[in-house]
Amino acid sequence: MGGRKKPALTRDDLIEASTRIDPDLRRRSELLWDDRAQPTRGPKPGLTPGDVVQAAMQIADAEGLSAVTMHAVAASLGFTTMALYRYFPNKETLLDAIVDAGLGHPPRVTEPRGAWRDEVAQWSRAKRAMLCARPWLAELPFVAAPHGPNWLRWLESVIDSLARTGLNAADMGEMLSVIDGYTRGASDTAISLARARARGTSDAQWAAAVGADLGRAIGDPRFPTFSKFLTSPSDGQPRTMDASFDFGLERVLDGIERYVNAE
Amino acid sequence: MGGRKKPALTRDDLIEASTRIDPDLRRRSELLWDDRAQPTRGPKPGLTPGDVVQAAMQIADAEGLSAVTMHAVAASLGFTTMALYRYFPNKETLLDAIVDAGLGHPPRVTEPRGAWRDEVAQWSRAKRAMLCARPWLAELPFVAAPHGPNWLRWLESVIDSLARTGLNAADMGEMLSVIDGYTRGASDTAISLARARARGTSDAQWAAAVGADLGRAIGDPRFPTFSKFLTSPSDGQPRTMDASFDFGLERVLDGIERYVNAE
DNA sequence: ATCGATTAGTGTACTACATACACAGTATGA
DNA sequence: TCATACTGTGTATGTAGTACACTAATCGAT
Repeated sequence: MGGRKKPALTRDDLIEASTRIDPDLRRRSELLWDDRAQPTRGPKPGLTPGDVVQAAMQIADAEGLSAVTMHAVAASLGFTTMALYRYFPNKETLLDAIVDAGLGHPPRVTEPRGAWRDEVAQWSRAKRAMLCARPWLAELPFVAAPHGPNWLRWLESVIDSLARTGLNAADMGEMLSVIDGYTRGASDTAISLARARARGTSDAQWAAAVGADLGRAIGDPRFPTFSKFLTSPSDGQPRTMDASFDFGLERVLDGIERYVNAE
Repeated sequence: MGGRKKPALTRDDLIEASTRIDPDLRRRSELLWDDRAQPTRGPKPGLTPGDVVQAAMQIADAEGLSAVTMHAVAASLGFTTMALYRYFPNKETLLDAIVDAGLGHPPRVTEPRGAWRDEVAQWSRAKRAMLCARPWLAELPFVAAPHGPNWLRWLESVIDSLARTGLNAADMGEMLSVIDGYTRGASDTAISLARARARGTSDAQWAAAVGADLGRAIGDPRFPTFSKFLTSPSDGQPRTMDASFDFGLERVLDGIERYVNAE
């Protein structure tokens, strides 16, 4: 694996690269980072972008993402629909902003610092909890959207823990994607349940709906193994959803740990 | 961990449960499984639900999910918009159907059967490839939608490989969620790139957009560790995206293997 | 063979939404 | 003080999804 060193990435490299991106995307990103020239003339704005974002988030939390219309957001603030367009050029940009706002801050790493493994596990659980608390976040294209400060805060937080493994940067990046991949992917079921709850569906109803489709497998010759899997008697108490996640997380961390120790 | 045995889940249990679910969801599921009473009277239908699904998928593949309007689908078949409502009660139901159709079949497990680890790795790569080939799939709420036959086919396929580990059903379920969670979560970056490609964005443009936001961290006092992480010189060739995924997959499989061997 | 019931596809209309545009009113720098 | 730049509003437009009523086609029963 040895080889010639690549020059370090500099801020200028990236800034330079960013000049070549689609101006529309650039604008979206700037709005997330508050790179706006503050106007001085004219009447005082009655709102701030932050007000709009908060209002939109409240609606998303209370009634789901589909209830977030420009009209609903504006009305909840006591303004007309078009007023919002003074703060965000379009709805997409507003959604970018509520994604980042919705991520919130990762929990502060507790002092004294613990083992990387414990810290990473805590991070993963916190991220999952955050996604379940705001299930509408997962309805928006995460990776595709421009990334704001809160998104980076979460990254900073894991990387800070992963740095304690002593891995080099490239390997740390890989481990990051393992942890984050598992965290996001394995949270989907819980997120779906959270979404159902937010819509007022009972847990039993949700389980029935998922179970009904799974049940189609039973006896169907196309799904012999899965059929057996579903109908095999279970030993003892079934794990709760949270316990399942934690159990899987330990397996993933085992895999990472093995690599860390081998390096 | 020992304990009293729970009675096995039966098909009747699930069917019974399914009678309690929201009739709307029930209908959506039925349409996926072709549980429709075939009418005998009246004129012959000029289309089948399958025709509609194929047409919708072609549009999604060619122009993205947002181009899939009832009008566009109908027009591509030479019918009026409203004709589609004879086959699907609403757009949501049609989307359910194209999700399942889009999943396609998992690759057939090659004979002679190999080690569970190799088979699972192949499955994971295949699933990721499938998601990248149809990046619009990831835009739809996966877990929430009713699950059709293809979704079960993919499950049948991994479970069949996981069964070779000798784990009990409960543990197999956990391992399934680990593998599937990582696969889905860690595919997101590649999916986002695939989506950009489908929209005609060049790889360089996509990288610049992602890089520009990351670059904001450099030098920002809120992100000291991540900053260092980004700017640390890289050893040798950076891994390709695919190689990164495979590398992470091995870590995850290491973790699973450790558990399998310990049981 | 005929007739009434049932169903397929069409045309029209309505609603919800995002958003372009022009205008009225307001604060500030020259 | 006044021109400028900006905020919020009202109106209008285009795009979707979909309800509804109508016409035409097909089949079962008489």
